[in-house]
Amino acid sequence: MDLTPRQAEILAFIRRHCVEHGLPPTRAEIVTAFDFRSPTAADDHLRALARKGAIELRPGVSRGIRVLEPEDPPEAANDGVPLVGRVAAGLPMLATESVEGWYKLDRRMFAAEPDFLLRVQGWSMRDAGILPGDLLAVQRRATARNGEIVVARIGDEVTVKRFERRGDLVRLLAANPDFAPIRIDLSREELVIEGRVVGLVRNGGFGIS
Amino acid sequence: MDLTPRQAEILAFIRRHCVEHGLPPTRAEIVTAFDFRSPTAADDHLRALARKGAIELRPGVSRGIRVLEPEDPPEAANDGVPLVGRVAAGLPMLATESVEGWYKLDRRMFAAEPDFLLRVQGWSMRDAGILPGDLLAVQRRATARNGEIVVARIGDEVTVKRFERRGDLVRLLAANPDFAPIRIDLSREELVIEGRVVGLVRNGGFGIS
DNA sequence: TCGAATACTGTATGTGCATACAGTTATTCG
DNA sequence: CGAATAACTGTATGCACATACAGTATTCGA
Repeated sequence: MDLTPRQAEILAFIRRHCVEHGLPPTRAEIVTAFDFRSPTAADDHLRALARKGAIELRPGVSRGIRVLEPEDPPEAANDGVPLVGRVAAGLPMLATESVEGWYKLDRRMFAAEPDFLLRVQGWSMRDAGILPGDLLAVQRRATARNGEIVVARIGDEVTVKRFERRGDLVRLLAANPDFAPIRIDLSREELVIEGRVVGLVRNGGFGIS
Repeated sequence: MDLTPRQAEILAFIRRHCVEHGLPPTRAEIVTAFDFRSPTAADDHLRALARKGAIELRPGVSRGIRVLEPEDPPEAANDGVPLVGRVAAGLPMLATESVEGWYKLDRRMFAAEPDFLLRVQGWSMRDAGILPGDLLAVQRRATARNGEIVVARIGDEVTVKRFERRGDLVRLLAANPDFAPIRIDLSREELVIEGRVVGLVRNGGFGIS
């Protein structure tokens, strides 16, 4: 549900108050800021905002207001790369819907500078040491060379495979005998290369709870 | 003026509280967190912190605590973590002889904060997706829990294995059927745990020249 | 035309919280 | 040694705040 203009004003005030004073406002402070005559006016707005999921209210706690979506964009500037989780069908790779977070990477750590991180799903690259849950550092590229591991899109599906091309015939090879190669005839079918894998980061699977 | 260890603890708690709950703590909440018996204990610390310029107190305002230096050091002091290559026989893990470089890591990317990176040699952990040339993010720890993947030293050799202990018998398990488990009887032999693996970074093996 | 929101006014009530006052026990320092 | 500081215990007091109850006016979709 969308916020009314007035509710958006209140929410903006709460955000501003948090930044300027380091803590959320009280009902009374909202009353003063908007020149209300009753604390209930402020309280009504808070309840409306909470009902619509914009804030969280903690009963009995002074200043117990928490803004749930801190900012519109996570920080437009380029101080990190986005982590892309499940890619929603039909959407571009970096659609905000799919971005789970932003991470700063030391680019020297990878073979080339990555543009985003992609979470691996499935076991198809198991024998290349790429396991489900791993994060792949991906560099955006529309083309690929033989032998590179690429992020490709076939129809609505995003897949990670080793790239092999002979003339017009492309083969996307899994690194797992349980998965058959995918063959694409470029003269008849379309293949979109989203990028090439330049690094891998793993943060689970080491037996740590 | 410098903070006492106790004051630093209080300050750390205030910071953590702000991040986790979105607002500063009350005196009572500090009392609960530190198991004090009197609100004055919390208040004394707040006044000391304010006097030393670490925080700002706003009289008469509930939760009127503002941390003046939001970050510890914004990014300074932390040059990153060292990359340890081949560990020279007999030398401590982090001897300068073995350090090949320093890398800055986004610590949120791993299960726990790593202290150094170690380059993997050999195929013994192949089936855990840990391949030769990979960099393991290692947290220094003298002890380990069952199931954790650890960096251990046996005599002069450093090895990475999965840790299993039953009483005095420790088994270091490879993730590759070609490698037999290493058995150590703690009552007769010594086993030094150098740390536990909390993450993995790979920068090669993707077919990029 | 009637209910359901939105957007308020006005008054109360009780507790969440900051804060003052009075001590105690170590530790440090000139 | 005596004074200052750190690190507390224990008890009070009263404003700061969240919150309930009772209305009013306006808009808007069914």
